[in-house]
Amino acid sequence: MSPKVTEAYKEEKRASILAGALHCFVDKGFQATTIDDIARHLHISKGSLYGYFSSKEEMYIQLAHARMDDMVATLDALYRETSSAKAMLRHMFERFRRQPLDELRRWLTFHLEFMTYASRRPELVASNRAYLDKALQLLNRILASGKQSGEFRPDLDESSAAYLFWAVRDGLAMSFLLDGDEAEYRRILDDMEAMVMKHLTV
Amino acid sequence: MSPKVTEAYKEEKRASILAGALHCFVDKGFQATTIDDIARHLHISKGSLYGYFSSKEEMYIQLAHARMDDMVATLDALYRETSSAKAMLRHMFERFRRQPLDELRRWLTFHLEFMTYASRRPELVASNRAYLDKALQLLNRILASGKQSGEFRPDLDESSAAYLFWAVRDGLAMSFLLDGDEAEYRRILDDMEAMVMKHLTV
Amino acid sequence: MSPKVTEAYKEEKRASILAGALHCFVDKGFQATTIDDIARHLHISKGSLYGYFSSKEEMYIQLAHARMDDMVATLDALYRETSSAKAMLRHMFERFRRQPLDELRRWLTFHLEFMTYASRRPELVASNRAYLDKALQLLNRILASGKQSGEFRPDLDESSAAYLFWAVRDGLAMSFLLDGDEAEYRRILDDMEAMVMKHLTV
Amino acid sequence: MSPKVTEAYKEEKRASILAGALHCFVDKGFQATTIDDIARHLHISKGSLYGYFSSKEEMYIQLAHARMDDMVATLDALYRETSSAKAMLRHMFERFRRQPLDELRRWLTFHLEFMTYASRRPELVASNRAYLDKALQLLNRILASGKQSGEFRPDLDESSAAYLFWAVRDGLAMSFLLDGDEAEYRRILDDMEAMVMKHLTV
DNA sequence: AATGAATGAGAGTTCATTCAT
DNA sequence: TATGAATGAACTCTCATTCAT
Repeated sequence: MSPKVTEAYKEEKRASILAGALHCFVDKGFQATTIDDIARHLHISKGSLYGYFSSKEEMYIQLAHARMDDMVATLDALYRETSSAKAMLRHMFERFRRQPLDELRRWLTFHLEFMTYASRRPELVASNRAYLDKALQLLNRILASGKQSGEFRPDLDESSAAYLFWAVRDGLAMSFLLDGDEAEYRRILDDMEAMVMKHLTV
Repeated sequence: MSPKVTEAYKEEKRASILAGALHCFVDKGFQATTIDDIARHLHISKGSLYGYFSSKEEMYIQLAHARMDDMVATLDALYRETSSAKAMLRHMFERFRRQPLDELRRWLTFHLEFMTYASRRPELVASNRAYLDKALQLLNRILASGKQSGEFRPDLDESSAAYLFWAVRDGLAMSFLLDGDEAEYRRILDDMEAMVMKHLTV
Repeated sequence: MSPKVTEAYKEEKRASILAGALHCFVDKGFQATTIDDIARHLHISKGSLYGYFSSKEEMYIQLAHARMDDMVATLDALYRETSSAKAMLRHMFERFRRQPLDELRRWLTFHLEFMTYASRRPELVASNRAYLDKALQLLNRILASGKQSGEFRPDLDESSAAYLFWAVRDGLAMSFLLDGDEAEYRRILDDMEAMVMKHLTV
Repeated sequence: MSPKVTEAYKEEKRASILAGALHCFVDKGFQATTIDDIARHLHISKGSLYGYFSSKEEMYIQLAHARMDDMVATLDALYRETSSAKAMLRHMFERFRRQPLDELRRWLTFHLEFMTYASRRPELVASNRAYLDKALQLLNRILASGKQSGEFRPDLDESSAAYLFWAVRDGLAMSFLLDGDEAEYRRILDDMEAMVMKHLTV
């Protein structure tokens, strides 16, 4: 009888709030972002925020889940679309290269802040671990297929290599945190790619 | 005629406060640690803390500086003591391997939180950058000497490789954040070492 | 659909907070009054106070501005309503005479504390100076018109006399600070008026 | 048997502490001056300060007493040295004129701050009142002698005039609080003197 | 569902005062 | 007597959360 806001509307709003919160978290960091910041950014009331999320932390966590889902999905899509294992890894490096350095830096800072934060809450550690495992499995499969197709060396330990690949990616993130000139980053990105590729093939 | 306590006493106290603060920061994180936490942990008054450090941030920064100094000093000492470049790099990996995993994890969490925190304060970015540069210079020299001695490949870009080595080290730190079984870490550590060495030699 | 309370309500609350703050400042002095004092006096929360004013100093300053505005406005109104310059000056003395001594004393104490406080902050010195200048201009015009109408002596330096009038008014305030019997004040008030009038006419 | 610090030494030290405290109070105001400020200024320890004065307020109060004693003494000395009543009043104005404006301003600010402060403590109100009465008595005598000698008008109410003179002096202090150009002050000082003199004579 | 005024616990920091040496 | 490290109550201000409208 009442207009009854549709589920679709609610879902849309949820998403828009999450997007706004992400914008703020990326901009100022989780702890430094206040509920007021988010509400102001979204031109929405604080109370409304609490109608969709039970706490600031809740937003953060859901955001992280979304982010992880996204990452796995992207990886998965890439996996389906790309024929060769090598090409796929190259794609992943390519994505780093394409992003404006400043934007990338902010994102990575957010990512790192979340990892630190998550590492202190057992339930987040567990869920992050689950996501990581999913991503590693995918990488595993990619590397295995590359091994089978002869792109990678036959004695490659793909599970270890997958893990290592991930670590390298995060290391890259860390070095991006401190500002330096753009050319420097491009160079190290190339080198890192070369190193990983060599590790996989030779 | 005076409680004008010795410099040694003060220095000791300074150090003990710093140690207590570190304990708390490592345990709960910088932002989550309150001045009261530190005071309570040390069984001293809040006011006393401020007699030695002008702010909570100051403690954090001095701790970070000490840590960085230490890192550079360790690197430097290693450089002097070790004859071969390869041996030295191996030593660095060895140090990771030797630390109890749990302790390492807490330290690294602190390190990451600091990096995130620092990345938002220009003055800290600058000083961190300075430390990084010092470390990179040392690595540079090591790699160059290894190149000259024929341990590493002649076409190695040592400056880029130094940077890359650092990134790899930080990536390792990141993957340590999420708990997993110890054996897994040992394995990836070995692989990472192998990868880097191959990159330097072949 | 909204507690988006009316502007009128907010304005009223603002005013009530200001009134409460004034009460406390007058009672205990600015520095001695704590935010808790004001909140307690108003039966509202500390946080609420900060929703209306950004700091304790802000309340103080707005209070002082309001007071100064009031003073200038009163002077201005008096100027418009009163035909003769002499009559107007008499009115001003009359206002002093009418106020209950005890209330006046508390107000003046607040005024003096503010002047002392303001004299150490350049930005307040400037705004106070601006108010003073406005008041002096009005007095100037009054005195000039009295000169032209023949009420005051033709060689009167009205700008200097305006300033002097103000100084005398403040001096009166100071002598009110120390308690003494009421009759004494009445007498000196009369004398001061006589002195000023003589200065203006003879 | 022990060296036993002489009374003279102690008195000297007391005086030097008071002087140092005054310097700080004049410089920054009573509330804004910390015990550390005073100790630092005097190159003395905080504990030592408490050996001579039981509290910060105690210093302030003793300073005020000294100041009042001084004022009365100066007035008294002036009274003895100067033959004519008129000449004596002129002397008092002269003292204002001689002081560097900036120094004067700081002193007066201190004076006003003290008056405000004192007006809230009954015991200080009483003692200030006593000093004021002493000063007024002296002025009274001066004015009476001027009346007798024919310098002042025969119908002068000297007790009221004495009070008024004091109020004028304080009003001058207040107008000095806000900065303005020096010439302006000189002018108003002259005018104020003229006004008072006229009041006494005509 | 939406609003934003109100809340109040708790944060970092200051400083007059004490007291062991 | 002199010292200054230590204290801790009190301060101003913040902000996640609630709830009457």
